[in-house]
Amino acid sequence: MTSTEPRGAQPGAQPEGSAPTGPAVVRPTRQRIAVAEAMASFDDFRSAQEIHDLLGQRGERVGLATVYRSLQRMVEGGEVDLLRTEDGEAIYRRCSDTHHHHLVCRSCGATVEVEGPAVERWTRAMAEEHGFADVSHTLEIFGTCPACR
Amino acid sequence: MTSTEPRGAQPGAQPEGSAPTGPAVVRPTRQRIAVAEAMASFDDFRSAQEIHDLLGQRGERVGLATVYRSLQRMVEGGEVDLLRTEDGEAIYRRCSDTHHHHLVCRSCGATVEVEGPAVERWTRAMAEEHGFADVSHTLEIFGTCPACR
DNA sequence: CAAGGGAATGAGAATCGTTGTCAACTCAGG
DNA sequence: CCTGAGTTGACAACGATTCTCATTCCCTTG
Ligand SMILES: [Zn+2]
Ligand SMILES: [Zn+2]
Ligand SMILES: [Zn+2]
Ligand SMILES: [Zn+2]
Repeated sequence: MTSTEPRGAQPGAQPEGSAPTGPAVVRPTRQRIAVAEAMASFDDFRSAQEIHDLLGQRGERVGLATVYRSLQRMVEGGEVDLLRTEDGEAIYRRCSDTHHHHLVCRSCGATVEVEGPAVERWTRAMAEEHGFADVSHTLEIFGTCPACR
Repeated sequence: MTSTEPRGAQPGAQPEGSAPTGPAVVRPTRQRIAVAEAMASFDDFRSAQEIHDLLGQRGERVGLATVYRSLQRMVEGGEVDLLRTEDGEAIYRRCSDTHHHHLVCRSCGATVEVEGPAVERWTRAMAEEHGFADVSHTLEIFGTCPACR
């Protein structure tokens, strides 16, 4: 994962009430499976609309709203990473479940997951120094990849 | 500043230095001054609309589009920091002109500017390791401030 | 295996932040 | 006073994301 929430409203809707008869809270519908498979077919960050188009090309008819909804769940579930382009558009990418950050090519979108204790330590230290608790952070690196030069 | 995104690249088209008749490239209009003063009156991050409202409360009538335009210039000029809330909305805050990042309170919005060579070095190293050029980065830390606990 | 109910879907309307348009306006020179 | 580049503001236009709600689907029960 790459981030946590800044300020402002937050979903935070957690499936409360432990059900008596464990009901499948998330149904594996055709659409959700299609979105998951689409997400598995590329390695860069893409917008919801691009993913919707990709589904169309693959012959899967899935409503745009459903794509958004599926993506939201996957992000909440930590199966997908979400970040924002310079102009605020949300872009998604499937990713490993360990904490990490991204090195993204500004021109072609190529992505590399990066991680390291240095930054983690630094952010923790900064927060501690100022008495902040429940700390989280976002960090993305942008640049031009070797192939795009 | 928090990030260094080119986005189309717009090298400051500055007029040649020794100008016989120094042309004021940016006019200090009533509106721009009002926006600048408004920005100086608070310490947290606020949205363009909130800033527009603040102007109204102060008795300054400035068009919303003008507020957006002024803010844009101030961001380009490095006088103001821009970052995005979780839902992609742009929020602004006046800030020092040295490169730095933010430690933001999730609950009250209190902000602390932080900086250090550690992260800068780390991001540079990561980018270099993967052959990326023209590197820039964004890094924000969120948490709960001492006053909000 | 039929039935029932809640979850999920999709088409389109609705939001809403942000940008574009363009006529009116401001102001430094000439 | 005349002129033109820079500005402004009201409002239209945009585009991403969300909402609405009738319909469809999945899963559990009987
Ligand atoms: Zn590239
Ligand atoms: Zn981290
Ligand atoms: Zn606080
Ligand atoms: Zn930095």
